Amino acid sequence: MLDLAQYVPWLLNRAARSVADAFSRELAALGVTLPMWRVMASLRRAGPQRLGELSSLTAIETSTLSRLLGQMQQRGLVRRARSHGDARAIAVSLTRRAAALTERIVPLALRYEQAAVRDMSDSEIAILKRLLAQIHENLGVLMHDKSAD
Amino acid sequence: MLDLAQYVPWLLNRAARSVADAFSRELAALGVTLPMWRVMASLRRAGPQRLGELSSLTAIETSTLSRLLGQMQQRGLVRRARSHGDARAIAVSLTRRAAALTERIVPLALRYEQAAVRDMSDSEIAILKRLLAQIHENLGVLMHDKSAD
DNA sequence: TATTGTTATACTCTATAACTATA
DNA sequence: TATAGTTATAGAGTATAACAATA
Repeated sequence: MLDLAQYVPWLLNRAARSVADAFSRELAALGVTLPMWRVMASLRRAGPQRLGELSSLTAIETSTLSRLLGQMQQRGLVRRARSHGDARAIAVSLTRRAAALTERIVPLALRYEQAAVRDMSDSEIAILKRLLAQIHENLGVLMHDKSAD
Repeated sequence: MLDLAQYVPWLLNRAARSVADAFSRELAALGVTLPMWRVMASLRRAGPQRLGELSSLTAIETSTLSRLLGQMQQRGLVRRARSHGDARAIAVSLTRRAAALTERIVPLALRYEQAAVRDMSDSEIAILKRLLAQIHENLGVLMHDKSAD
């Protein structure tokens, strides 16, 4: 009873770290960190975003994200411009250089995903994706509903 | 192509953080951190361990683990004793109080696991466990074989 | 007043390597 | 010389809260 090797939270944590560690090393050679890559992938997919929206998309805290964007701006990866409609908000967008770099990273990222799910059937992969999303939803609800106990 | 919402590494990371964050809050009320809980669960399961072995079991770096054990020792959760056979090694064991505390946490941990996999069938849960272990193996090999590229 | 984003502080985990004490 | 564990240092992420500018 309660063998870590059969305990879902532990298996989840270990698998996530294996993937993140492996891909981080690859990204380091390109001068990009994993959180930076998440920002780049999100902006590539969704287009220019406000900091708050980007925080939701990447699940990075706004204070962490603000400083991260500062670093990325220094490296010429993102632009921060005042929003037209709301002068409090900023519009974060990829520079041309970062967009090109992102296109170079995408195939690497897909290769890492393939390495992670190697030897799994398409239907298993589909199940995996669905269950991982469900876990996030199950616990996300639990976290925001403090009366759950 | 490359939507984070369908990208396995991202789904994995997000699910793992949801579970870890939710359970951390619960543990904080008992004065225990998540890494401490991992140490306690490992020692509960495997009995007294040397630091190196405990590092493998928990996937916590030895330097991090050494300081973590120092904190746990201060709180009276673990003992560190010289090994009989090898005077370089230490045997880490749970104190009686920590063993009792661990028994109190186990049902909480199982409840969190159940919350995470809520609405999943037994067969789905079995698939999930197998695939998560497989991902760890797939990437673990990749990480230790630097010629993989 | 509430909201958007920034900054400050303090804490934890990590990587790396120097260090000690044994073997 | 190699190994087990400890300690030091620097870097990155997080939480929390205070803060400025705008709504």
